Amino acid sequence: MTRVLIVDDEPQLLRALRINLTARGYQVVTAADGAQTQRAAADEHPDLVVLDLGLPDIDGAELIRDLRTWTPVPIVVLSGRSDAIDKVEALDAGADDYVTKPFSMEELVARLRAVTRRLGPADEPPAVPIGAHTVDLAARRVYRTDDPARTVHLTRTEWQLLEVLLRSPGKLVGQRQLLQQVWGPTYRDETQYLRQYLAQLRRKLEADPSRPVHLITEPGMGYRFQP
Amino acid sequence: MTRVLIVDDEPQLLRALRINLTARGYQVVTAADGAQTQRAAADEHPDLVVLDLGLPDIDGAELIRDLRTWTPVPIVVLSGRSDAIDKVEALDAGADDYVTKPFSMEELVARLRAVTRRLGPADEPPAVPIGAHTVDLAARRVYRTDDPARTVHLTRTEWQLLEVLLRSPGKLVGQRQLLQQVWGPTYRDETQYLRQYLAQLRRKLEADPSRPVHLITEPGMGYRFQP
DNA sequence: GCAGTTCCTGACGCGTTCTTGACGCGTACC
DNA sequence: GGTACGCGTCAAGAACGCGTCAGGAACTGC
Repeated sequence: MTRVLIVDDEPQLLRALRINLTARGYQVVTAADGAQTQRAAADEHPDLVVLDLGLPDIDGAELIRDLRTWTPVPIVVLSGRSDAIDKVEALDAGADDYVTKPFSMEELVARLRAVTRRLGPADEPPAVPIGAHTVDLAARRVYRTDDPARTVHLTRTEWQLLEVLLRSPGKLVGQRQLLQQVWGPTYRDETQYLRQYLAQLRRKLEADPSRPVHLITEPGMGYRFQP
Repeated sequence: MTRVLIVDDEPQLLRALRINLTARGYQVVTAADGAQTQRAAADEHPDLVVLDLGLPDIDGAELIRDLRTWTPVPIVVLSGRSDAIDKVEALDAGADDYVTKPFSMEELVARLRAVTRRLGPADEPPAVPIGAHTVDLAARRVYRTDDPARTVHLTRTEWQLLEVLLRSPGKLVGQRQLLQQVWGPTYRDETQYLRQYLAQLRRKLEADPSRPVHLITEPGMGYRFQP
């Protein structure tokens, strides 16, 4: 099921979108301003963002650029303004489509289908082995590979952190990106959180936590999950 | 350069689009009906198709569906009809965007940039070979070309320096530019940093560090990455 | 309201990385 | 042939970032 994040500061339009998209089989989460959007985009990892411009706390194009620094999620903009300059700014900031109000709901969902179609099989690895354990992202479960009955418990923060790393196997994930996606946009410089929780993940997953082979530190840059 | 196939049966609009897109750096090929479109899409391998609905020989949605059976090339539809039903049909047939006439040229090219951006990263050179090693900029990883399991570790400063050089393959990069981009505006004259770190990069990447063939010094000017 | 867990925050030691200085060599220019 | 400049190399101290521990705050379920 496609999970869509709807961002709008008008409650009635938010309500109308929620009802219509839910009826069409989308799973809906909502946000009403820029801060909530950042938060929700990080916490809920939506497959799609529907963004109404004209939020109270931040410029729309600014918000799009900010999101684009750390997530490639498709963004469809809703706006009452039909000037070419507004469209160009939003699209060049990183939006994938721009729909002007008033719009037909049929057209909107057709455009949502069009932008999500490109992502195609966005399937994620169902179970990743790390050392003696296996991480099942979908089931939110970690168990010993040799004895699936024995599980390891991870806290919410540990899960979020691990998930971001596992989504880019072998690739370096920057400190700011990790902090942004796990703790939110206001924690981008709190690198001690990363040290803290990476150490915990290593204690729970690595065979020798003091000599990690899967959760690698790249000093000054970030961390890397090595399959 | 992006190669775009423009499909339109009105010569004047075709001409206007050709002029405008050529001026913006696109390479333009054209077609005037469905049959020409099929052939041109096959022969010219466009990166992008701009398709005007209302062709003489075939229904637009039909043509899109036909193209989609064998090519994933992005398709942006132009149309005089603004009914939701038309948009839905074209988008669901496989179009990536739908622009109604009259439209601003600025908006059109912004939308072209948006749809090509999605495909862009696919054909970017993610891995650059240097001697016996391969540099993967996206993953921030250097490994031996013959044995990807064996990696070479680069520090943050080394990465920043190497990245600047690799972004301009074959071109000379001035000392000041390097210092500026890696260490910041206040270090423009600290050329000993360059000597220091270039030597380290050569030790880690070049087969014979004392006789570099990829990281070349241009005395008095700067350095050059030779692929 | 209570107990247990989870999260936040500060401090400290250690290893790596960065910075800085000095020296020899080759080349270009005088 | 001499000299000055720029480059490569080596070596050292300084600075930074990381892992770790520990205590208190906030949250959760009962």
